[in-house]
Amino acid sequence: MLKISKKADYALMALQHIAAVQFGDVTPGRVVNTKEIAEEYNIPLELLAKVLQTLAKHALIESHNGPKGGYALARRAHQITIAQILECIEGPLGITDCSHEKDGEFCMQRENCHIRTPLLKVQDSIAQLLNNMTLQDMMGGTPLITIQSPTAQGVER
Amino acid sequence: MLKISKKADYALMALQHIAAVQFGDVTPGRVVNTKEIAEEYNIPLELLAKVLQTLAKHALIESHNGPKGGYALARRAHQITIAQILECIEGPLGITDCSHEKDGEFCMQRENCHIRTPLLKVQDSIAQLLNNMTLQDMMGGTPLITIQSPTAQGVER
DNA sequence: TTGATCGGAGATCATTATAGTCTCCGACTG
DNA sequence: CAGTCGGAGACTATAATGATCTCCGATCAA
Repeated sequence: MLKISKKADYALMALQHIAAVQFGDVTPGRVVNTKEIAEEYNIPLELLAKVLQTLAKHALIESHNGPKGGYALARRAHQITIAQILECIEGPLGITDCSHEKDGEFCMQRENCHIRTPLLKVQDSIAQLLNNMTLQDMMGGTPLITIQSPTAQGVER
Repeated sequence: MLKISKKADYALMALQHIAAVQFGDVTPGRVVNTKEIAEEYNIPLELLAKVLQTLAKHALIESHNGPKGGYALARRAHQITIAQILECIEGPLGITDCSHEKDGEFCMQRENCHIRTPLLKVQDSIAQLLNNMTLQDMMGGTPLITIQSPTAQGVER
């Protein structure tokens, strides 16, 4: 339960990868193309492409067309929150259907619903959690050692 | 995103209702049947029945067969956590597919995945949140005044 | 003791969300 | 100006969810 989608998962992996390349020691500043990420993490290429396009549309990353093109972070890793990433892909956080009811919209239970308020508090807590965690905080894990590079050894996988 | 299912929603409403009746001032100790809850909150009767059966199977509520039968809380409201309720209906909490991978199971991304650890931390935080909140904490809202009673006025709705 | 009222359980169906695919287009660089 | 990249739309398949239907057994009260 409370699962995030594969697409959101892919977005997190991709951003982590882009950040690792961009601010890493091997090829700092290099843009990363879709194919590289897809192969590195076994993500369906065209699905990942969609995800990255969405992230670009929301200005989390910048796209560069043409040969040697790809993506780069639009901001630094500590300025991109997990909440922002997830909301790009899955829309606004809402643990219930009624979380974002507009005026005049009411779920069938609204009339006598006594759990809406406490559930919104739960939602706020989760939102706070995700807003306080940034891409930077996800960079601590196993270092990215096998960055794809034509001249480096061990390229094939 | 991170939405809980309608069934889980219904479970929360039902348990809140049962608790309100059982420990309320009007008819303390009375068991509550499925139909009463379904009508009060406009929940499809048979779907709610499934939900309550599941809750009973997990020993959150006790069932009483026959006429004047229904459900009662198996424990007191402060001993039932939101996490327990949600897990009854939706299974164990897991924000990613790999959250509960058994030995030998690996998602396609696992090999190079750098986001698993931080995501598990997020998951733990959410779990902690839901484990520290009980049914009792959901009882503060608008008081339940229109308890269905054959002899009371204003029964029809 | 018998019938109406309750929960228990299984199969089934409809709808929606998700995951993944295919195709064509336009931009850029060398 | 050709090959490599992202942009965008339609499209399909599959799984999850929400909801319904049917039959059964337990219980209690008339």
